[in-house]
Amino acid sequence: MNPTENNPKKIVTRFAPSPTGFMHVGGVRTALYAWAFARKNAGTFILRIEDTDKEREVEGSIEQIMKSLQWLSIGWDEGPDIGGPNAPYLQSQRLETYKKYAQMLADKGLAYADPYTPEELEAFRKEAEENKKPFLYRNHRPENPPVWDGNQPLRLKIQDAKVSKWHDEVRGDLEAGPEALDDFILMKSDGYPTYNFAHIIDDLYMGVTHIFRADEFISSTPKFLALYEALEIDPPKFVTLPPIMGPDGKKKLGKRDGAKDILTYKDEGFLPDAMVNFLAFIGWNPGDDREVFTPAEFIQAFDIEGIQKAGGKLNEEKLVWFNKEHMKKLSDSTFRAGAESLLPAEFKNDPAYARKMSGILPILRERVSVFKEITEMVSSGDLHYFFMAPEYNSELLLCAPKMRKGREDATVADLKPILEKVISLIEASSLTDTSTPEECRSVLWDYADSEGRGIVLWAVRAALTGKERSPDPFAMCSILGPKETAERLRKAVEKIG
RNA sequence: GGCCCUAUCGUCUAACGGUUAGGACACGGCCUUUUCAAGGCUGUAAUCGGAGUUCGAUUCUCCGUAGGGUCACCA
Repeated sequence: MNPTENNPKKIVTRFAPSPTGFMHVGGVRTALYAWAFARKNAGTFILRIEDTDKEREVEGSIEQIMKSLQWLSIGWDEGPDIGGPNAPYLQSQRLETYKKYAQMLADKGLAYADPYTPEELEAFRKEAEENKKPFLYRNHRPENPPVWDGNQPLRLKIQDAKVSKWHDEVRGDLEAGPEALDDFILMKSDGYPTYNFAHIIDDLYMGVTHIFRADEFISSTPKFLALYEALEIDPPKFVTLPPIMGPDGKKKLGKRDGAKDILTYKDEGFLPDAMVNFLAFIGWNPGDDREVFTPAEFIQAFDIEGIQKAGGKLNEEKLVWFNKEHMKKLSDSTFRAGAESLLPAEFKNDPAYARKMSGILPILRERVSVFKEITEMVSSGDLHYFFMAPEYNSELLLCAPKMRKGREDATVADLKPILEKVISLIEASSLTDTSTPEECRSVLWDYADSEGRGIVLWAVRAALTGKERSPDPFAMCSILGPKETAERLRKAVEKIG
């Protein structure tokens, strides 16, 4: 565990969430960029769990975080489940290391024990607030702090409260006034390190070269810098990502403001590749007009230069569009498997189920942007007509007047001979169960043309589907086959009476 | 309140001093057409405001304004 053993040239990034619940879009995006950057540069991507706050820890979070990442195929090279050269990857198991460094800083006089009670601290804070001044602990720094025994908080002693300057790979040169610097806590009185301390020690040990982080960390960077200085180490590169705002654009996306668990998108049937593509584009773009990327293409195109500074809103409509684009890339068998898993069992009772599905699938591919929509179609009855004779009112058989062209006075009763003629055409034809929509079309076309396409074709379609909106009659005829088609038309004739 | 970040169509963005300010989503129209869907074509729509610098500012500087972040023994 000697930090100097790490090869300084190899790119190492990490994603270091705290196990406080599910992951939302913001966290996953951070992970995605860090991962993509490591992959692009043949580097290492580490998953590290920052579980130093026992209070806020939520049972099962770690599993959920890993599951979320796995769904999107964001794979880590080192992590709590698979170990690695710098194990363990759970901060709660690295306490000795933090203690060692804490003691070293205390011994050097660079850190000191905080003797105040929480109440005393609160009083200082209140006082500062009343005077409309920022609260700075260093203004209350004890003159003769007790020897640190691990039971008090240990604070870093800011040697020189100066203007901090640093470089950010995305934001450029940044600086902050001395107010940003204060004696912050390294070790808590419960023996756990703070995030501010632990992540720096770990990044050092794990050889992290680039810290991908959300922009709320900009304001604490001066503190990190002071610690790097006290530790006499060079800071890694900071890659600060723009914030993601909620759909209302009012606030940074966060769990308390109703951000969704990333896995709910999975449940809704979004494709992982689409999600990755969508996430990639919140705050990054390749600099040209390309938008649809596979994960591999994204890694290839990704670079820090393309990362935005300004925040962006979460736009789920665009996610749906991305999903549609990625659905198009799905193989027929993958699409079929996804679609079939959402169909009710009763559809499979149809002896012609398998044959029908091959006709239905292209129709579904044309209409569905997200798999979830198939479930919606099922519940609104937009799929039942493929397998079961529809229920409908005979009025539906007559198309709207504007489609009647010259037969505006037509009534439902006038449809009876028309449908009978269609039935006879079908029965006299050579159509079979495997006839294509085009073949069905050729059987009906001339007659429909002579009688008025609107009036004939609407009636046939309505008789076959029982819906105002549905696939065209030729596709339906092809899927149902001539026998079932004729049966449904006969039912329509009976309905007219 | 202090400190900090950000600012191009409704939304995501391109432009790295000189463009009729481009693309995508969404929205509208047209075409195709038996409905819907899909597809093709197409339209509306933006440089936050004010000073500078410059022959010339979306682009550089400053000042406003607005939005966001942060000021924990949370990360």
